[in-house]
Amino acid sequence: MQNPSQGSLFFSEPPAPSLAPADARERLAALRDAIATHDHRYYVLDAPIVSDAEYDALYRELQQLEAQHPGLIAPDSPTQRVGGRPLPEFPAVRHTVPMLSIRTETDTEASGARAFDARVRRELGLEENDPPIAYLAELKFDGLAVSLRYENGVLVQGATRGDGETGENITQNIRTIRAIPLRLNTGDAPPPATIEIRGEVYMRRADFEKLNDRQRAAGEKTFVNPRNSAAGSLRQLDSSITAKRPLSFFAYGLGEMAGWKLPETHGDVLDAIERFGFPVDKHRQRVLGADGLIAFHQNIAALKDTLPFDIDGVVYKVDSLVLQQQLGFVTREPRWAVAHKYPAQEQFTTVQQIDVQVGRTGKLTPVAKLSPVFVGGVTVTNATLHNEDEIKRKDVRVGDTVIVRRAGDVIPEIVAVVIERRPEGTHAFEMPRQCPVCGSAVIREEGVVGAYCSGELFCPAQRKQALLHFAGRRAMDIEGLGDKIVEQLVDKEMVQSAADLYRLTQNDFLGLDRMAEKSAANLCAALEKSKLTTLDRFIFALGIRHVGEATARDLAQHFRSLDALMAADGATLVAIHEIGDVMAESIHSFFSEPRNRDIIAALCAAGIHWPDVAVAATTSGPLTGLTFVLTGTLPTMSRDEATRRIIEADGKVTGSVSKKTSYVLAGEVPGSTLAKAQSLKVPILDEAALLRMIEKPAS
DNA sequence: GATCCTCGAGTTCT
DNA sequence: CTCGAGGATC
Repeated sequence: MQNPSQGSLFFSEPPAPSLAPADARERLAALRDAIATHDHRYYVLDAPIVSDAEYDALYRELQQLEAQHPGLIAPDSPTQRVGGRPLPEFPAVRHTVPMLSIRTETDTEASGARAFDARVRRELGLEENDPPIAYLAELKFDGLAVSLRYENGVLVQGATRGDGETGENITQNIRTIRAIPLRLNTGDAPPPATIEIRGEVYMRRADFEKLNDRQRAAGEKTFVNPRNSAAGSLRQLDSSITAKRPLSFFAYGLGEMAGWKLPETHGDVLDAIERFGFPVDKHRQRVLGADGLIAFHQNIAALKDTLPFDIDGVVYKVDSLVLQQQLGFVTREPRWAVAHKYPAQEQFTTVQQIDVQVGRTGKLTPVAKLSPVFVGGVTVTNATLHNEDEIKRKDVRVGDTVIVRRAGDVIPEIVAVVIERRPEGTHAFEMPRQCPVCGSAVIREEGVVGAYCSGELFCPAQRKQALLHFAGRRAMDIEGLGDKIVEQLVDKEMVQSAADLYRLTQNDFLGLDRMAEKSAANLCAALEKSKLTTLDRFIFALGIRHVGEATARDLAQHFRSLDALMAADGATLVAIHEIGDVMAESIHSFFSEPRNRDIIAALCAAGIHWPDVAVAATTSGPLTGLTFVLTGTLPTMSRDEATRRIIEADGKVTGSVSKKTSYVLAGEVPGSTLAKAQSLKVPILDEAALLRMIEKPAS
């Protein structure tokens, strides 16, 4: 395409002060080619070979030269990507070759693929012993279908799909998408007289997040998901707005065409489109028969969440164009292709009610009760709304239709309200003034997000949560004391505080629901067993505000006895590393409260005890000085077990990846942690690698 | 005073 | 897993 002897194809040279028209024409052509090449390398191949500064220099030179010679501005010049006045509306475009819709299967991966393969074979009159059909399997991108028309190699029109027969002319907006070439790269060969490239305009997830951050910062409306964001951006009447939106493109097929020799298979068509300079997704694969389709479907399902963009399924097409023609169409759906969707990660549902829950600290948490909806593989009925501010921000109301998401993570989330579908007569949510459980006043301090019930231990909800925390696995580890039992013990006023638990006998438990001989005996044994604990667990179990597991360990290490901790004043506490004003005050006032001192005394009297606190050995194990973050499910160890092994080897485990993280230990189905680790270039280990490090220290 | 790093607390479903 | 906030650090 380019001739090195002309020079400066990839790098800018200082422009001559003024060029003769003939020289200018040549230089302009060279600049246009160079910029097109760099755009292609950057936006399509993801492998730029010049710095942004060098690119900008080329671009500025082109702008200047065009300003000096306005007569030489070509429609395919990169400077023409942005421009033109806002349109009053989009003109209609008739698709000479209709843009098809593909029939969608939503069955399981096996039955959907087999049914499709069987239909194709039947239509083609194949017998059982005939060889398997070759298919091309592709991703189904979650974006907007468009058709791009090139005449003599130059982009002349871009159109939306519309109803398949007629779409909208969005040429100005299409031109702003840098991944779309303004001129086909056909090498030395003449370009086709006419060719329509079809594909999907979409937005990468990371670009979507960044765009929303920007919109938020500018006080403008944010988008619900990458798809809506791409759709909204493409339908701007003012293309200068579209130009600022980070849109991407994947080509997947052809429309009208003249003056070009069609290859024999769909796969070859895609290869040719790629050579023209379009992005074509790399995951496409030629597979054989139903088994090949199923394998493809499963592979993609596994890596779907790690893709940088959203897909809503996969598409299978008969690879041979001759066979495609034989198969033909039923109404407007081709018989030779089928889309196979994955279960939706987002669904619409309605808010039936907004409950308010009371947590251990008295914090009030609003929770949306939803009409059950199947999303991301489970049926969701609840979704937390976190706090009052969050509800205000999203303006979620009872009766609203909302979008629920259960993406890479597990916990359902209300993404947004569909305002258009809001029924009449709804009213904005208000935090109750009184605790819904105990009726005490609700307090929300200035500048704090949460609202709190002031009832403290008068509030049964807080008492229940405190007991559950006390009995928890990481605290006193009382097996069998779950929420159902605690609920009854508190409601029947058999238990006021943790100390009362140890006064109960097997007979007391027998009166409870779901409690017979065996369970009651087990629970008594569990209570007995829990009496031998450790100081740090005991401190954690008390449920002092701002004192979690880590702080409880620090305190146990530092004071080495409960009496010393209880006697500590504020100044002593603040002197400890990791303890500031807020925590010191919380700890001190907890132990100053006579009722708390009574409970602690009663617990000790009941026989709770712990071995002397060992002085933390300043040993250096194989993992000394290393910090780990865990994500996903490990093949043989539980996460707790892995954490224990790392700590035993003198390593540290934290919850989130930062610059200080030495390694990320990843198992099956890793979450967003893995992506973050990759972006920060933190090395990633699997379980086996970790065990090797513990066995023999890394050199 | 701003920024980074951790910890605490709350949450869903099988 | 995510958010908010406490604590440390520059």
